Amino acid sequence: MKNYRDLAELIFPDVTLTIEDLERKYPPRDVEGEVTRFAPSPTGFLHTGSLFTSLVSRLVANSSNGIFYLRLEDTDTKREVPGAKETLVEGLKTFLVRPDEGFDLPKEKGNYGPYLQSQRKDIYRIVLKELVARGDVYPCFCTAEDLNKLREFQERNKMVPGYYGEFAKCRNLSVDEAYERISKGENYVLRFKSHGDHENKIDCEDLIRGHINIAENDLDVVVLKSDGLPTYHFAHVCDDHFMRTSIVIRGEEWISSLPLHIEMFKRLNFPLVKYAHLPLIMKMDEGKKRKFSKRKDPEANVSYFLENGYPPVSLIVYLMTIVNSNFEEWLVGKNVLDYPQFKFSFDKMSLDGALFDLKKLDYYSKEVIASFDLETLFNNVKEYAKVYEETLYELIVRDENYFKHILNIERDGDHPRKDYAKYKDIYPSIKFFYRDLYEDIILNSGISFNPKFDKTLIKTILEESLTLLSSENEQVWFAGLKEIARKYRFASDNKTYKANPNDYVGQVGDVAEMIRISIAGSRRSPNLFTSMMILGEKEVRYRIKFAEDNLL
RNA sequence: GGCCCGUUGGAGAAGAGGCUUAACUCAUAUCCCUUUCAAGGAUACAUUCAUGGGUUCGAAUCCCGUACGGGUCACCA
Repeated sequence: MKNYRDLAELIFPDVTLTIEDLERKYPPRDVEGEVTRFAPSPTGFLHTGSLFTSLVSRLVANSSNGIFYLRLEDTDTKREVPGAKETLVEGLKTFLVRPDEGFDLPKEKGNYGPYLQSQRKDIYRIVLKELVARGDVYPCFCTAEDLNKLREFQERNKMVPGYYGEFAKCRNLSVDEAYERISKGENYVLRFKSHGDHENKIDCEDLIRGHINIAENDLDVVVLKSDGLPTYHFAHVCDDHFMRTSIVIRGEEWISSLPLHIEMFKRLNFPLVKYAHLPLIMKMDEGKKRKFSKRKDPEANVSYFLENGYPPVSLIVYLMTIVNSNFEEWLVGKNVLDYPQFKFSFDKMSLDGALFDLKKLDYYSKEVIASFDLETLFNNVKEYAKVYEETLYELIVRDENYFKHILNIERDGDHPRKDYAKYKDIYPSIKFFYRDLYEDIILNSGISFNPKFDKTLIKTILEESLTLLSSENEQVWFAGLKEIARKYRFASDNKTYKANPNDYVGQVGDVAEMIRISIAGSRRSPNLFTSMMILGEKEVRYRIKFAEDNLL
C-alpha cells in the first residue's frame, strides 16, 4: 500500500526543499507601500490594454511608495513568440512605465526572482510535492479525448461543464493505481483537488468593485501540465505569494477565476493578496462595444502609436484620463507633462470598459507636443523619422538647423501652434520648405492662383511684394502689404471689404494668398512672414519667379 | 446557455436621498478673433440619468423585476 508521500517521492524524487525553505528564502518585503506587478505572457507585442494595466500598477506603487515589478509568464510554450520578451521590456520602457525590479535584459534585478516563470520550475515543484504528499493535488491520466467526451456529455445533459465532483474520475483513483501508472510511464497532469461546493456563494473583495458574490470553485483544475510547466492559476498563487505581491492588478476577465485562486491561497495557507480587477478597454465596432482585439484593431498594439509618431507620453496622458475620472479636472490649468504628480485612487476608477477615443488622444497629444521644448521635440522627431519615416529623416539631416527653425514656427508665446498630434503630421505641412519638393508641388499638385484676379495684376503685386522682403518684423511687413493691397484697390481688411464688396477687387487676404501660393504652393501654410524669413530672401525671390513662370 | 460584472449626452465621466435648472474634459455646431491654417475666446448641445415597478414628504442616487452590453466557462494567459 502506497501513500501520498510515496506518490510525491515518485513524482518529485529530486525535490528536497520544502515550502518553509521557500518562505525563508523569500521573506516578506521590507517596504511601506504596495507591491504591484505586471505579468504579461510573451505572446506578441505589448497590448494597449496591458499598458493600461501596467500603468495602474505603476501608479499604485508610486502613490504608496511601493514597488512595481515585471514578471514574464512564459508557461505556454506553444504560444510563445520569439522576440516577444524583448518587445515587452522595451515597450514598458518607451512608454515610461518602468519596473523597479524584475525581468529585464540582459539581466533581471531583484531578490525575489527568477522573474521568468519557466525558470521557477523548482519553486513550483517544491510546492507541488508538498501538495501531493498532503493529498491536495493528484495525478490525472485523462486524455484530451476523455475530456472532450466528458464535455460533450455534460453539454448534452445541460450540466455545468468541467472536471469536478463525480466527473473527476482520476481524483478517486487509488494511490496504488496512480503510483503504478506513473511508474509505467503513463502521461499525466497534476490537478488540484477542490473542496469547494458550487452551491455555496463566497464573498470576494475587490478594490475597485467592492464585494463580489460568486459561487465557490469546485473544479479540479490542472496545476501542472504534462510538459512540466504550471498553469496560470497555480503559478499566480505561488509567484504572487513568494514574490510578495500585495495587490494583484489585472483585467476584469480574471474575475471568474477568483474563487479558484482564493481557494488555492487558503489551502496553501498563504495570506490572501488584495485584488483589483480593471475594466477592459473597448472599441466600437459596427455599433457594438467589444474588447480591444489584436487582429482587428491596429491601435491595440502600442507600436501603432510609435509608428504614427505619437509621443509615448501622449498615450500615457490619454490613458490617465481613463484611469481616474478626476484626472482631467485635476489637469485643468496645469501642463500636461505634470501628469505624474496626479494622485491615483482606486475609488475614482470606472467600473465598465471605456471606449478608446482616438480624437481625445489627438487632443492631448497636441498639448504634449506643444509643451516640449524645441530641443526635445527636435530629437524626438528625428528619432521617429529615422525609424519610421525615411523621407522626413532625409530632410532633417540635410540641415538640422534649418529643420529646427521650421519646427519652431509660432511655438513661442501664449498660444503656441498646436497643429501636430503626431510626428507623422509634420512632413506634409513642412515639405514645401525644401526646394525640390516645393517645385514638385507647384508643378504637380494642381495648385493655381485665384482665377478671379487678372494674371498681370497678380504678377505686378508679386513683384512689388518683393520690396517688402527687408522688413524688420512682421508688423512692418504686413503694413507694407496692406499698402500694396490698397494701391491695387484691395480692402485692407476683410470687414471693410465685406461692407462694400463692390468698391474693391478683393481684400488683403487675397494678396497674402498670392504670396502664400507662390512660396508654399498651398492656400494654407504656417505663418507666412516667418516662413519667408526661414526660406531667406534669395529663395523667396526664386520661388516668386518660379511660381510666376509656372502658374501664370 | 450557466455564472459574474456593468448601464448617466456622440465619447471619457462627476454624482453616495434634498445644494442638480446633472460638474468637468473631448467631439460636434454656430459666432468672435484672424493675411491662410493651427491655436485662442464665446455660446449651444442629457427637461433627464436603460426600462417597469416599489420605498420615501422627496431618488440619477435605496430595493425588486425586465431589457441591453461586456466578461468567463482549456493541459491559454
